[in-house]
Amino acid sequence: MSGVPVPTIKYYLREGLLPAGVLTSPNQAHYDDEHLRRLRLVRALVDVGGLSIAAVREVLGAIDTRGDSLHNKLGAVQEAISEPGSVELNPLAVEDVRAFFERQGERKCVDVTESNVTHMLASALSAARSVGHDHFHELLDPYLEGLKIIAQADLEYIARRGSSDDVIEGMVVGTLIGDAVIKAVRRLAHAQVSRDVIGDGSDD
Amino acid sequence: MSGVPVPTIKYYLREGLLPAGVLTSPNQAHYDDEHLRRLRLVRALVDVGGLSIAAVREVLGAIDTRGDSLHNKLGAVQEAISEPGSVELNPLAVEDVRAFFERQGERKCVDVTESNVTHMLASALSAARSVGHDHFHELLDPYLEGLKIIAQADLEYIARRGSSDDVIEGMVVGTLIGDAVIKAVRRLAHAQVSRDVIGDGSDD
DNA sequence: CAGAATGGATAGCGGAACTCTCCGCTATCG
DNA sequence: CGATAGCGGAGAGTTCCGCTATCCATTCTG
Repeated sequence: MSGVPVPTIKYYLREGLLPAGVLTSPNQAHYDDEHLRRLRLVRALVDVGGLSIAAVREVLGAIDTRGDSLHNKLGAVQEAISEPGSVELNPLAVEDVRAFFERQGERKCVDVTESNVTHMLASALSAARSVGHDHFHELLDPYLEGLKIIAQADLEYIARRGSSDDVIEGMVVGTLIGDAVIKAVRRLAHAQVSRDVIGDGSDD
Repeated sequence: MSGVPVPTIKYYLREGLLPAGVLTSPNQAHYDDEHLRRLRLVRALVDVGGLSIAAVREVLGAIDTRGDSLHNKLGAVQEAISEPGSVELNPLAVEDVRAFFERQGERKCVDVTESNVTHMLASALSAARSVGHDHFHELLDPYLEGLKIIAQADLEYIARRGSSDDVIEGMVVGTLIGDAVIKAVRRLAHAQVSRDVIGDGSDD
């Protein structure tokens, strides 16, 4: 039904990404719509989000955990879907991040390695500096401006969902698929700019 | 000097990601700043952009190609840094993309598989539908609105660069590092929204 | 001059994500 | 009824990728 190869499903079962089916006999089990839904979620996280199997397990764990506040759950999920970034941090880049937070009136983020997200940001800015883009951090403010519009739309989209669980799942899906969509649309925008400004014709 | 292990550099040389040094004797070669710069670029593409070695080779090839218009080069580079997406396309999602293009007054994109970028977009929307997010495509317009601001900033940033080659390289670096930065900042915006709207305290 | 390092080439390693194989049993079709 | 295809479960095997390790003759370094 899902189009996923049977051995792959067996593998996911073993890895704990899917709950076991209800055994109706020693070698027959029943799987319902919830299994199918979960399987599709796993595939979406892997294919579109590029998450590792381990990260998917973490995310699912956070989704399934009960008895934590919505905000905390969202935080846990966000950490799970954010890779820290493997670049050695440049102190100047760390300072860029700190200054950015200060401009935005954030009192937090004394330590950039505290969260995967801030580490990711510092890591990206470090990489920029390592290839000679020392002023890349100046893009942070315009980026934030654009992303506020996007985050607002995300919020309204999420708010339409029903239960708290749906919100969490919607957050995960919306964030990861949103990342992919944003990536693609930004490239389209670049191509359009390239056509309009440079022209697709003769001059170089 | 780069901090990259010697055997890794040898590997990159073999893979054609770095040009050979100038031999001063049978087992001694000279590497200049250009080599170092190229090496750092490769690491940035791999670490921050998450590109495979093969994709890096493609990108470098496009950067180094001479005798093509800037616009075409940018197009080639953009294809190289955009993974097509491995999700089976949903016709409804393809239609979402088509409608989006029509709304934006684009006459192109009769075929969504024509470019990695449009394929990526259709792939992401297909994944959204497969997990029950049938209205995700409604986010395309607000996303574009936010991304226009971002693309404008990108353009101004790139325009400050000198030669045509610098523009290409700046485009690659700016796009990939920009992706990472955008991802991180969007998550920060989400966290902020989560704090403000839901509150980080007691209620669920 | 000893010892370390170099360019170049080949082979091997470790992790990740499947995929294969085997087993005994069971659903299904004609 | 019998033949055949398929299942659940578990271990082992495969493939790919990005490095590492080893080796060699030569050459730089202290």
